[in-house]
Amino acid sequence: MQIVEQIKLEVQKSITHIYKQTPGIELLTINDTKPEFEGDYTLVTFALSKLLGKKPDDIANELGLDLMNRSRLFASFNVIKGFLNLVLNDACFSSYLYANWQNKVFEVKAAQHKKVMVEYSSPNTNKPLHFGHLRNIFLGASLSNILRTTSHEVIKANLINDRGIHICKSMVAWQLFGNGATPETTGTKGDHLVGDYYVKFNDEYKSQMSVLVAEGWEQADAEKQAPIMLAAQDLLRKWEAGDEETITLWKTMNDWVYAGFNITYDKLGITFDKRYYESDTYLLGKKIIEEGLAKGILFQKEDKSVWIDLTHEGLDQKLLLRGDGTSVYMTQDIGTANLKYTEFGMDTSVYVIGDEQNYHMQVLKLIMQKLGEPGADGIYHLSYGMVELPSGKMKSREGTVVDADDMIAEMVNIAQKNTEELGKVEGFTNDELVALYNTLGLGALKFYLLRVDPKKKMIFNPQESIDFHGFTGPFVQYTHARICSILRKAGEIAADATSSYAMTSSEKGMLKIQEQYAAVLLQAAHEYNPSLICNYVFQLAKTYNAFLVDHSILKADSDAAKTFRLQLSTLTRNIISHGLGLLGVSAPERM
RNA sequence: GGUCCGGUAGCUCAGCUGGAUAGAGCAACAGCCUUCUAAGCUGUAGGCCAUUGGUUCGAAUCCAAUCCGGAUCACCA
Repeated sequence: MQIVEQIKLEVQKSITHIYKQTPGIELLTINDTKPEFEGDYTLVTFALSKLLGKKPDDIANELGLDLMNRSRLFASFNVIKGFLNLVLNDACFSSYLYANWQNKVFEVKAAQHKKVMVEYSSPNTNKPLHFGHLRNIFLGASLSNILRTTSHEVIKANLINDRGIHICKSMVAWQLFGNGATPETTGTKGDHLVGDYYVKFNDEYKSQMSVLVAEGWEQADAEKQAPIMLAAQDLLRKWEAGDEETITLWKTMNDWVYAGFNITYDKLGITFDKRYYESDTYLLGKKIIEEGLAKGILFQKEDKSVWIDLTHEGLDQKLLLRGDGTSVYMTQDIGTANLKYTEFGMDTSVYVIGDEQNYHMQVLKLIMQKLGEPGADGIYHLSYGMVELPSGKMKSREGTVVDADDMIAEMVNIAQKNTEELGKVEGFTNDELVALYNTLGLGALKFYLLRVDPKKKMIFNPQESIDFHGFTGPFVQYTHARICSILRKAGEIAADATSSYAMTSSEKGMLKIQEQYAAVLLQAAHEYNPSLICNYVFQLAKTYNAFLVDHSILKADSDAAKTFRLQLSTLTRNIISHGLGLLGVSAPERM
């Protein structure tokens, strides 16, 4: 059990003992003691004052005395203005160290086991992944890790939007301008090749529109009547009709894109357990909607279009099927949600999707509930803010979108440059160097994107992201490498209990933080928030570095001190390695 | 206009289920490598927690209003 939980139980017992009343555990506030006071944890007694009918100071003093008598957890206490500062026995921490220093797994049991599907990445197949996708991907992957380590069952899912007008645009442009180009003949990564034709489509579309406008057309008509746009729409109709030639081209180009995506996912170390394709689920969505219509949950307008009325929920009417029977975005999502639940029956279905779709996701959940879909209540939108540049939003039209592959390459390059400048990698083989640059570059990138609370939009500052100092992945990785270096030199570590050793205050401080790791994991899992892991692991590394400055390990004053510190260092290394692992960041042994 | 989200140091962010004198990192300035990796450590400086009012023993945190910024309200995805 967590130390804080133990303290709460002891306090509860003491209150029962002294005052013959038993307050709920949730009434007890235990904080870290502020550094300017003596103590490890502090009980705030103000909230108890009303319940017990006594002054906070008196409660604190009486509880302090009783706790000292009854519990072996505490060494001493002091009271300042209703705050009961508790000094824990060193034994609490040394026994924690002894029991855990060789741990590498750090699994904790969440209060309730859940089966959770996490859908993330979810790209369109008309262009390569960009920087905004990276935040999504890292969030989903990291959240999945965190849920698994807190003993939940996780299915990692990728929903690929492989059909629709967007891919038809790339297809049209390729037909018109491609001259049969393939990834092989051009030496271009498949997703980039298809993306190039998407750009080409838009260029041609624009120039056709300006020609039409110059001929005297209205802008709105020009937008609708530009020949290349008509061609794209024609292609979409052919696709829906199952035209063989169109389907073949569609499959070919999508396969190029998947090959390209897979290269990027591999570089990032990203995997999925299950892939869904919207081309497989939109028909199912239609079927569910027709059933909903038959049951009278949905209604039809004169033009045969199908709607749901959400005005009682404070929202609008929402279109689910066009008058011509073709599906919209929501149609597909309903089908996919149904299929997911049919296949896996999960308790919770997490959608990692940007906050511009908050409304859409709210509506999706409501519709599923109204339709009586069994998985509806488990739908959870993990909404994250957009990634912006210091100059503002990334806009594809203005060419300010940062490509994911470029970004990865850039970070790895910077890692190489920094490493070479520091000149610390003598004896590394070429392969080891390449691996190290990848570890550091990707570590910096992932950490940078995960360290901010997901729901907040964040600013990606290229200057700052290349800085490997301070609150960054490489800082934490560096601490890990330093510890590994010490442990290599130390050789085998005695497995003795070191309870006789009198730890220093910074050693105790280290153990206090380490003991909180399990609580951080549970909180991160509960809040679906990997940034808590970033903050924690950074704080741990920082505290260790400070500890290292004035504590000699290999040349410690006594064998007991040396063993204690080696065990402490091992535990630190293991937590860092584990915590970074949850972020998808690997921890190098040398750097 | 309706709904939702945000506003904390020059910059990027923690803290938000109410608790002690609001914390980090970067940037700035001043120091620390004959000693386990200086990608490190220490110190200085930097704040009307957007504004106003309310709730109470106590508010950056909760409530209300206002101001500013963003998202969204498509037969787009």
